[in-house]
This record gives sequence, C-alpha cells and structure tokens, in this order.
Amino acid sequence: MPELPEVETTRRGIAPAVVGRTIARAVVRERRLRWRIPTNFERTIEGQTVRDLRRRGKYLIFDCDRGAMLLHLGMSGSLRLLTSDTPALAHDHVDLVLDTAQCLRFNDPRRFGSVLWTDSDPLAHPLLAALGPEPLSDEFDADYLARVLKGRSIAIKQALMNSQVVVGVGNIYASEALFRAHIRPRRAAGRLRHDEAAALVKAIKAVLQDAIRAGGTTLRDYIDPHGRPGYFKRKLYVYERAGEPCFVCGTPIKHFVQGQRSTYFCPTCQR
DNA sequence: ATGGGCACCTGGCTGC
DNA sequence: TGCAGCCAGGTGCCCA
Repeated sequence: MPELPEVETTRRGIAPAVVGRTIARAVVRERRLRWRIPTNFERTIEGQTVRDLRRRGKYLIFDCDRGAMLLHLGMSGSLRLLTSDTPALAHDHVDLVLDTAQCLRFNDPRRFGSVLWTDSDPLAHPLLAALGPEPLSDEFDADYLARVLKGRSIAIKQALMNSQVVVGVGNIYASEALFRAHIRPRRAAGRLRHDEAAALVKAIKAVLQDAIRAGGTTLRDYIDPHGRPGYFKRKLYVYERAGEPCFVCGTPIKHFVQGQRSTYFCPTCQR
C-alpha cells in the first residue's frame, strides 16, 4: 500500500487525536508481523503519553515519555481511529486504547508492517539510521541526487526506490515522477545529466505534494484513519495504465517488470 | 560497495 | 463452482 503520501496522510489524520493523549491500554492480537512484537510491549507502552507524532520515510514515530513506538504500514497496513468498543475484525492486529476512549487500530492483512519499541532516540534505530534524505526537504536537491547516483549502473527507477538514496518513493510515485521528468525508467542512474537530475528532483517533490493534497492514492485497499480512500488515483499518468493512451501524447503506455516490480512509462514522452 | 534475487504474507482476480 | 496461478502502495537480508 502506502508510500510517503499515504503515510503522511495517516499521520495528519491521527495526530490531533493522539498527540498529548495517554495510552490507557494496548491490545495485541497478532504478534507475528514483519518483526515479532515482544510480549512486554503492552506493559512498556501502557501509561505513557504520546508527546509527538513524526514521520521518517514511511515510518511513523510515536514519541512517548520513555521511548518511542515505530510503526510501518508495509504493503497492506492501515491505521484507523475508532471508538474503543468497535469490534475487532480480521487482521486487526494491534489496538492502542487512549484515555479519550478512542482507539487507534492497526490492521494489516499481509503482515508486512511492523510495530517496534525503542527506549532511545528513534532516529538512531538501526532501521532508521541509514535512511536517505526526506524528498520534501531542502537537503534533497539536484546536486545531492547527482552526487549519490554518480557511477551507479542501476536503473534510475530502482535507484529512486532505494531508501538509502531517498525515502518515501515507492512503486507508484517512482513511475509517476519519471513520467513527469520525461526520463525512461531503465536509464542508468549514473548517466543522468545534471538538468535531468534537477527535473527529477522537482518531479518527485511535486508528485508527492500533489498526492498528499489528494489524501494519497487508493488502488485497492488503502484507507485513511477516518476510513476514507485517497483521491490521487485519478491523477496518475502511467501507473496501472498499460495499453491506455498517454494523457499528453496519446501513445499507449508501456509496462514491464523491473526488479520484480511493475514499471509503467510513455515511450514517446520519456527519453 | 553494488546489484540482484528471495523472503515474508493474505486476498482478489483471471482463466481453465 | 473450484482451484491453480498470478499479482499487489515494502524492504531487510543474503549472496555473487
């Protein structure tokens, strides 16, 4: 499911209900997520107040009194705000019951998501420490991208999806950003001209910001914390549009598999 | 250091 | 109707 816009939409949706609230109770129905939730998790988090809710890449960071909870939505995860008496359905793995009687519920059919606890600086956690820059930060600019891609033979689309290069860009927005930047997904990352790197940076920022504004992309099952879908699907130029005419030039959109992931592009608009 | 491939899961859809 | 096969918003890890 979720790339940066969906995670950010989730963060914005739950923050008002969660920040400043105390976790009265945690309920874990399924510990076998990407990483097993330790049995002392509930005891650790209960009674702590959520001081801040941040996002780093696709991770949500719940800063608490004595540490932080890290939550990743994986491919199929979602967080919802519900009343604490709402019956749990299939794949409702974790509840954080707040002192307001609201409940933050994590649902994840495929269980690629994760719920972790750290006692120390969350940004220093092994899963976060090596992450590349935030795409919407000033640090992510043409000079940075050109420098980090220099000499690399990997295809540009796969480079964009590497979280050490830049965080938050997944399979949808990698294809979309390359379309907006007029760059073919198979181009060697290290062979982009500087002006192409600049165009790509601009395209990544624009597509992510546009998608956040639309509440993210719902293809199949993504929903925001209030149960609503994201509306960016209608603004996708290439993703899942194989064989359909390019909105710009009419050429049929092409599809191929790259690193076991579907890639879409317009052979006329992208070079 | 880099890149490629696999693994982890469930559910929905397609086609026989 | 049933079922095999394929595909899906991610990413850490192992190996060459």
